Amino acid sequence: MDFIINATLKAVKHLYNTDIAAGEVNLQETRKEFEGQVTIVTFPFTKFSKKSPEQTGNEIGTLLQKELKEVTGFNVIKGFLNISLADNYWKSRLYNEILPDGFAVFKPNGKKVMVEYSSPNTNKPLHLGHVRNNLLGFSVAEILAAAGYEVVKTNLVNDRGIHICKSMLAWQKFGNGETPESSGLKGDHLVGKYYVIFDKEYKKQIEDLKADGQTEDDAKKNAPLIKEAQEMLQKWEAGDLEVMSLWEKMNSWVYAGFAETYKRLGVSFDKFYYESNTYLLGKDIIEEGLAKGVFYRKDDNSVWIDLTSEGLDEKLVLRSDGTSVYMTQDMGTAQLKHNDFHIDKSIYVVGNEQDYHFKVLFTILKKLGKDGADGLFHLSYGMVDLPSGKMKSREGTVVDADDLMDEMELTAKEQTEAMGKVEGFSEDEKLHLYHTIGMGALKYFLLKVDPKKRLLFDPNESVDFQGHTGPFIQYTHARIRSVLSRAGVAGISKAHDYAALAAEERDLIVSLTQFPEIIQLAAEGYSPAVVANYIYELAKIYNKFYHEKSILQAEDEAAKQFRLLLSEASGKVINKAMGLLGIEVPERM
RNA sequence: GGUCCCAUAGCUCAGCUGGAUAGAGCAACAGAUUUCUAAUCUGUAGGUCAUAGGUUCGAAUCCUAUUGGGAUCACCA
Repeated sequence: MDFIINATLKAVKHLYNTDIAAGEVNLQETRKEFEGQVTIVTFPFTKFSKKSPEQTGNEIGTLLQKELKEVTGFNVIKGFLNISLADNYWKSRLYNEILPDGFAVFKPNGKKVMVEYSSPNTNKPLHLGHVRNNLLGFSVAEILAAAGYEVVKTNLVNDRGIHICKSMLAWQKFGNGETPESSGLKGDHLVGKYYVIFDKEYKKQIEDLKADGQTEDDAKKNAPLIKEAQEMLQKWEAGDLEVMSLWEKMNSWVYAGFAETYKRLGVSFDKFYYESNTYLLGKDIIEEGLAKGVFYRKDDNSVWIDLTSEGLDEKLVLRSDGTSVYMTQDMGTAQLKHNDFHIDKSIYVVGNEQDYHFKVLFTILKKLGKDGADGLFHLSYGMVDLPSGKMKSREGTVVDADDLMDEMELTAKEQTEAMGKVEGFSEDEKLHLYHTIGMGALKYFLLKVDPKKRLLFDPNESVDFQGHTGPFIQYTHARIRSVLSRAGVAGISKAHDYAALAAEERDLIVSLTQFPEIIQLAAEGYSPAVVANYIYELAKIYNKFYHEKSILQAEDEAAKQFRLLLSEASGKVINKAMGLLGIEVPERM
């Protein structure tokens, strides 16, 4: 649409002898109720045209129509100049831009970006909150790659710490040697079971101590179980062989379980970092910061940074005993990532409960003048809440990721069978279809909302398969593929002789041309929701077209060929756009 | 208490850097299939964009205050 902007600049110069920047031309899609496809908002021009918005619009419109062969007409309503573009213009965009292979493919921009996501604890299985994180991270990585970035997907696994010792200790005390093999439980679920058992036993002990007259706080500190867990952590840090081997054994169970869940979710990583390797990092940065005067040391030997001038607090960056805190290791890990990959941008997909932490972390790294500090971004997403409130692993009030996927696939199966749509499918094809549809519904449900917003999930209300949903879009794709396969591979040729465009056809082309901008917009905003909402609009427009216009029984051969091409283009864009969300589209459903 | 985020139809959400009469889906109601897949399409109904001020030719969008909800402020991660 640059040619319209440029012509508008010229028109403004010619008519009103005023130079304006391209950004001052407010171009938007014309609303459905008006004639035309693009609209220029002319209110701002009245400042220098010294004329009414209507008159200004008419003058510019007249000139544009005279100068541009693509402009076939215009109308003015208040400060809105609605422009109609020639059918040939839209057809040529379909033929020359959308249908060729390079459509919506961005050239590499030479920048490298890291997306860290998932980053689970190894003491319990993944739940719905993790699912949102994983889908977001994976999709954002796909979108950035589509926008021309080189992308490195990383997973920083929190594999050490007191919470893991809790699971280990409970297993040691109450597990009787239970293994995934002996119990048939998935490894991460088995370990999570003992995390819950620990909490239950711990609470019992607290109650007992309180009955003996201790305060709640004292009881929490003095309960034998928590003391044992802390001892275990110390042994771990000291490299105690027995503890290490238990730790390795239980972690390996968890990793096997996670691998299964990741595979089913369709997410993947290029690089894993483990906190057991990174938790000691960052101490050299402390020295560096002290030397630069960014940090200061208190009398008790602890190291701090004063961020009160930035509206933040004083923050501890190293304990008085010289050990690392969360902030210390995150500084170190940021450095490590940069050394390993020389990245231009680094995205952290982490929930918004850690907004403050990342604000502080990024401020510190900037103050230290670290390379890449300007490219840090916290993709802060809202928590997933249940009607009953927040999910809590310890209390078992979570929607488990594996259970949820089971349910989605089951629902997909029931719906599909009820509609009798699996004739001629093999058993494998059926299973694959149920997976595709079930996951499509779940992924779309989670990705269509703005990442920043918190999400309410009611386990009692099943995820929809109709309307603004993944299956709706998948269905649209299946319809398209069905028509194309009926037409036959050799059935499509270019139909330059197809004359006038129907409104439904033009709307579809207009929507298709927007895809590259959508990728750009989604990449800039790190928002899969932008893509999700776009595909929905596109699918709706296609369905309308499909309903109004006969394709295989078109009025003549030219119309048929043209509509087949339009369908092919729509199918491709839907497929690619859904791919950016990590959602598969079926050939039949 | 300090700081940050959020508030749009009964429910779930769109609404891009300010632009037309605020849009979808679900739920409700009424219709469309001898014709390419009805997981579709068409229509009806549903709104004081939390409230009050301000900036502007123009505010759901920007600013201020208030109300309500959430998060965070550990020598936890």
